[in-house]
Amino acid sequence: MMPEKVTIADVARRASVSRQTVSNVLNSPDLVREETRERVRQAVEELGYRVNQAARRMRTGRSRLLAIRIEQTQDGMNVFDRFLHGLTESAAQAGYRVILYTADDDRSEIATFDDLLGAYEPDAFVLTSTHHGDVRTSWLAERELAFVTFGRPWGMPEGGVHPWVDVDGAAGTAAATRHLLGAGHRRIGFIGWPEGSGVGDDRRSGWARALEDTGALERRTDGSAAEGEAAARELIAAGATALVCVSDSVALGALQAGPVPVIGFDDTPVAAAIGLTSLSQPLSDAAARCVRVLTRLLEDDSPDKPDHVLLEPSLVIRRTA
Amino acid sequence: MMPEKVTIADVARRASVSRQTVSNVLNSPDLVREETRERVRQAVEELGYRVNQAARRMRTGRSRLLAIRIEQTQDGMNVFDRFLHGLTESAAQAGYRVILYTADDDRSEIATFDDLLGAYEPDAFVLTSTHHGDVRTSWLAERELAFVTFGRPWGMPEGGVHPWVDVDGAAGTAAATRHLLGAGHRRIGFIGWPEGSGVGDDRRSGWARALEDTGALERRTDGSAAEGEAAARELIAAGATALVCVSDSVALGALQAGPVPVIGFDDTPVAAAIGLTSLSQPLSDAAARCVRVLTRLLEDDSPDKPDHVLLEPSLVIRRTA
DNA sequence: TACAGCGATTTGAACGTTCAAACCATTAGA
DNA sequence: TCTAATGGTTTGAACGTTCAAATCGCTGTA
Repeated sequence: MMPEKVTIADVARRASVSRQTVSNVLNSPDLVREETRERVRQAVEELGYRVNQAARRMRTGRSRLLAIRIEQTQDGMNVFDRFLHGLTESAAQAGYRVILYTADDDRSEIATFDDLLGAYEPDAFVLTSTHHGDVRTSWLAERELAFVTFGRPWGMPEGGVHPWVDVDGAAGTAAATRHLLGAGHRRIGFIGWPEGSGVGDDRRSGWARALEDTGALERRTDGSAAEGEAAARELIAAGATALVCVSDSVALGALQAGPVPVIGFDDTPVAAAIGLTSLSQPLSDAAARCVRVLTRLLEDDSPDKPDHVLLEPSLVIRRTA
Repeated sequence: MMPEKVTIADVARRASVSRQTVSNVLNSPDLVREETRERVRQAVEELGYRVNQAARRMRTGRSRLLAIRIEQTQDGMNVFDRFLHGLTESAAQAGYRVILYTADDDRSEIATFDDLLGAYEPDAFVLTSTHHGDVRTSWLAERELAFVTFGRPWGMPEGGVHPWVDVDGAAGTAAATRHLLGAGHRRIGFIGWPEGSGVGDDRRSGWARALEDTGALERRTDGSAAEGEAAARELIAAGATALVCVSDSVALGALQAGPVPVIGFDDTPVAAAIGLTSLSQPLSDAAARCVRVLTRLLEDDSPDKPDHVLLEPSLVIRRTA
C-alpha cells in the first residue's frame, strides 16, 4: 500500500542505529550485537525494506545477476526451456536473478559478453552448447570472469580447466542398450550425429560400450527426422532389430521406418506425445548444480580445483521399447 | 584486451569536455554542438565506453530491464519459449534486457513484483497467461507501473484499460474451419476447453462463427490428449467428419480416434513432428509489439489510450487436414 | 592509574551517472 | 551602449549502498 522506496537510512532511523549497522546486519550479522540485530531486523520487516541492487552494485561491483543465452529453438525438440526454468528457480533461491541475451555465433556472443559486462556487470555466465574449439570459455577465462558451462569442454586436454556440469550421455545410451539387450535383442543399431560432435560421440560411446561388439550397425545423420528414417531403414535392412538414437528427432524419423523398438534421447515433449521411450536429463538438478558451482565460485573462497559435475540421465520407458 | 572499466569521466578527459557533455551526447545529442558531439563520439569509440546501468539507474530510477515470468512447462506443448526468445531479441534492439522470475500463482507473483521492484527496479513487466479475475494487472495498475500483457484481459469491461498484445484465436479457428469447409466437409466438430477460459472461448467462437449453425458438434475437455481422444470418438460417432481443436495437445489425442481431418492450435514442435495441421501464432512479432508498446509507454509521452494489438495466426497445413 | 586490547558502533568517502542550476560567450533588440 | 535572450558548456550535488577508518565504552593487565 505504500510503494514509497525505503532506504537503509530509513531503517537506521527507525532502529536508532547508523546506516552501517543496518548494512552489517544484512551482510555480516555476526558483527552486530544480538539485541541490536533483532531491533534492526524488526525495523527491516516493518518497513518492508529491500536492498537496492543498483546501489549495492555501485559499491561492490556485484550485481547478483546471472547471464545466459536463450537459444533459438530450431525444431523445438530441445531441452533448453526446462533447464532455464530450473536455473531461474535455483538462482532465485540463492539470491540471484537470471538475465537473458541472444547471439548467433560465438563471435557475437563474445561481443555480447563485453556489452553486458559494461552495462549490467553480471556476476557470472552460464554457457550452453559447448563444442570443440569453443572460444567463449577462453575469452572468459582470460579475464578471470566467473562462469560455468552446462556441457563438458569437449576436446579439451583432460577434464578441462573450468567448472562444468553435464549429463552423462554415454551412461544413458548404455542403459538404453542394456534395456534392449534385456528384452532379448542382439543386433542393436545406433543412429548418431556426425563424428566430432562432443555430445554425439559421447552418446555413441555408451551404446558401443554396452554392446562390446561394435559391429557396423550404425549410421550418422545430420540430426533431422528425415535422415533418421533413412538411416533406420538401412540399419533394419542390415539386420538391426532395435535402435538407439542420439536424439528424439532422429528417433521420430526412425519410427517411420518400421515396427522396431526405438529409444530416443532427451525426453522432449514430442517423445511424451508419441509414446517414444527416451532418456531424460535431470535438468532442474543440473541447473541447481550450476548455481551451486557459481555461488561457491562467487561467495566462498574459490575452490582450488574447478567443480566438475556429471549427472545420470534416466530411461523413461514408453510404448516404443 | 583491457577489461579496465572506463567511465564517463575518462571519456570526458579524452575529449576535453566535461562529464555532463558526454552524458548529453549519449542522452540528448541535440543539446551538443555538432563538432563537440563528434569528438565525444570518437572518444567513446576509442575507449570502448559503455554506460554503467547501475549508476544510471541510481540517478534516473530506470534500469532498462523488462521482467517476465518463466512458466513451468507442463506437457511442453506450449509456445512460451519462442515468445521469450523473440522478446529477448526485440528488447535488446530497443536497449533493454530481459530478467526472469518464477511464481506458482498470482499471489506469489505479486510478491515477486514487490521483491523485484525493491531490488532491481525493472522498468516494466510482461505478463502472460492472463485470465478472468486477474489480480496481477490491478496490482500493477494501482501503483502506476508499466506493463503489457501478452493475452487480452479476459472478462474485463470493454477492451480493458491496460495495454495488451494478443493473437486472434477466433480468426484462427475460423480460418481452420473455412479450410475444412473448402475441402467439402459440412459437419465439423470442435474440441475445446472448459467454458470460462478466455482463450478457449475465443477459439471456440471462431469455429462457431465460420460454421453459422453451431450444431451440438462440440465437446469440452481438460486439455489432455486422453480427453481429446475420447471427445473425438464421441464427435465422430455423432457424425463429425472433421475436427477443429483448441490445442495441439487435444488434437494429438483426437488423431488417435480415427482417420478424420484434424486441425490443432499453436503449431508446437509436436505438431511439426507428427504432421499435424495447426494454427501458428506470430510469436516473434507479438514479442516485438510488446516491446514496442512498452517503449512507447516508457520513453515517449505516454499515449492517452493504452495500445491494443491483435495479430492474426496463420494456418500451417500438413498431413492431417 | 594508565594503557592496551577488543567488541560494537559510527562517520566520511566513494562507486558512476544525471539533474538542476550556474556560467560564459555571442547575438538580438531597444 | 546596455540589457535580454540564447546556445553551449560546466559545476556541484545527489541517488543508496558499503568500505575503510575512526570512535566509544568496557575489561583486563601491568
